[in-house]
Amino acid sequence: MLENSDPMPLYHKLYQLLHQAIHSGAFATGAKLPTEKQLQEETGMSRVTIKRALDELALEGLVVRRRGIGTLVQYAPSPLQATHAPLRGLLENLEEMGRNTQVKVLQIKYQTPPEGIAAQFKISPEDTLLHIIRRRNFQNGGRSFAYYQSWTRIKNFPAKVTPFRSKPRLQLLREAGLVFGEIHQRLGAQAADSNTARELQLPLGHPLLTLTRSSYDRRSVLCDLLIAHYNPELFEYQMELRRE
Amino acid sequence: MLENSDPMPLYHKLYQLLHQAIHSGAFATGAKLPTEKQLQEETGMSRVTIKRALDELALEGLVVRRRGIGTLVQYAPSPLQATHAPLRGLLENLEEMGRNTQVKVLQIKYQTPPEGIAAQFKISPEDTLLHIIRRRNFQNGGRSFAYYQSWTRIKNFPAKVTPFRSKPRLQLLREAGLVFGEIHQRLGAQAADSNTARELQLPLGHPLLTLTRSSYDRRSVLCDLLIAHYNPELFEYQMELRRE
DNA sequence: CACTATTTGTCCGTATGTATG
DNA sequence: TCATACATACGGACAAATAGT
Repeated sequence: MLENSDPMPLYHKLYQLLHQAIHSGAFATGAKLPTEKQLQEETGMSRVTIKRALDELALEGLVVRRRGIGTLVQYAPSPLQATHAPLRGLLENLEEMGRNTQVKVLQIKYQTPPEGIAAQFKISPEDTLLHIIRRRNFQNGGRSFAYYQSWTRIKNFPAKVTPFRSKPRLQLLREAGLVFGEIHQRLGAQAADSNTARELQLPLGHPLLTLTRSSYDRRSVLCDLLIAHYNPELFEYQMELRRE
Repeated sequence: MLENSDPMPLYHKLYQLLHQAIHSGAFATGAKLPTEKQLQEETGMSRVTIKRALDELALEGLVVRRRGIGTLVQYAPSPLQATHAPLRGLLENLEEMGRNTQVKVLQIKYQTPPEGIAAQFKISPEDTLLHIIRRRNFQNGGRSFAYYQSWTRIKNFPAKVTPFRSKPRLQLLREAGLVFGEIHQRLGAQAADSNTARELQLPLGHPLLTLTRSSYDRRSVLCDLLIAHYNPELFEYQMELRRE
């Protein structure tokens, strides 16, 4: 019944179980939860543990506990917290983003990429690529919400920070002679590693929205790879679809 | 740094983080994980805690630990071929996905939506909408990778499961008389809550890719809201961009 | 060959959190 | 409320294996 490979405190397991039961509508609003004694018999846990789980539900406002009465459900079943969309700071497209936000270049130099990257570029392990790391935040020293790493197959690019203050990266690359053909993007989600967590001021393991953009030249040779990590609370991808 | 809403042991949190990183291919087979000391500095945890997380990975066979050497990834990079859905183009293309996958309808009935949903539809709190919950998995009883919830403003829709076996949801809605104009999509990331975690067989708090699609009729009135949660290890959104 | 730096393995003591009766 | 037992997390110390000088 409560088999869970994850090590988790007993009281929290029970809390989750009841939390889910209430949300799924198993207990209607106003209904009475099993008493501490009943739960004790059903689960085999001690009464203190049961009490702690019920107290956490009460603290959250999901139930109300009254001595001599029992534990009553106080909550109208809602299927999910999917309403968690405050619609703040949503940015319609990448170009407009530049107006309200600014980019800081953290690093720019030629480096030998990690194995997986080198494989995608089909280069030998000792070859170098232009490696740029950037971070985007809201203007006026606002919070950071994006962390970019890019690898580019380009020769003799001046590894200086200054030009990035005025022009976007892709534009600089085009001015340096790169010509793009197909561009392929993938959107996914990942847990924040320690590096990204630090840069985006998030706890370790926090969900991130990730974008991987592969840009090819006219002969379908990969020449630019961008890996972006976004704080999903401050940024989401938005698009309009129209029937034709 | 590690805010804990869920009481989960630190060592297990780190274990999960590394587990996911290895599975996602962030560390190639044979690659060296950060040393205990490096992880100690990056995460701020004590060495014993770090060690326990690494030991669990070793016990599982994902890594091999050698004193004087370090911790080496032993895992053959998974046959990860995430399914993908095209972003641009007609919605119908999205249904091509249906060839390798199948949908199970978990619930279909008229319900009063939670407050946040009702607000988006601009209906009064006691009005009902058609509420459908579905789950998509790979064929032949394969793993589930998507969990859908939808709210639809439509009258007298037969709340039966059977038609969904042969036709996609949007097509059924159109056949029932709905006409769509603008459609708005947002892609983000969220941590798995207990409900979604169970449905997708993922640990609590696992990063999920989320899609919210708002469909409006010809008069720009919201008539359908779809909230989708994806396992990012099995599914990602993909799009092609072309210079014009 | 020794010497050193690195890295993991093992052990100690202590403090706090969890769970029982 | 209390006493007890166990798990978690910390910091420190030392030993053993490895690689490079």
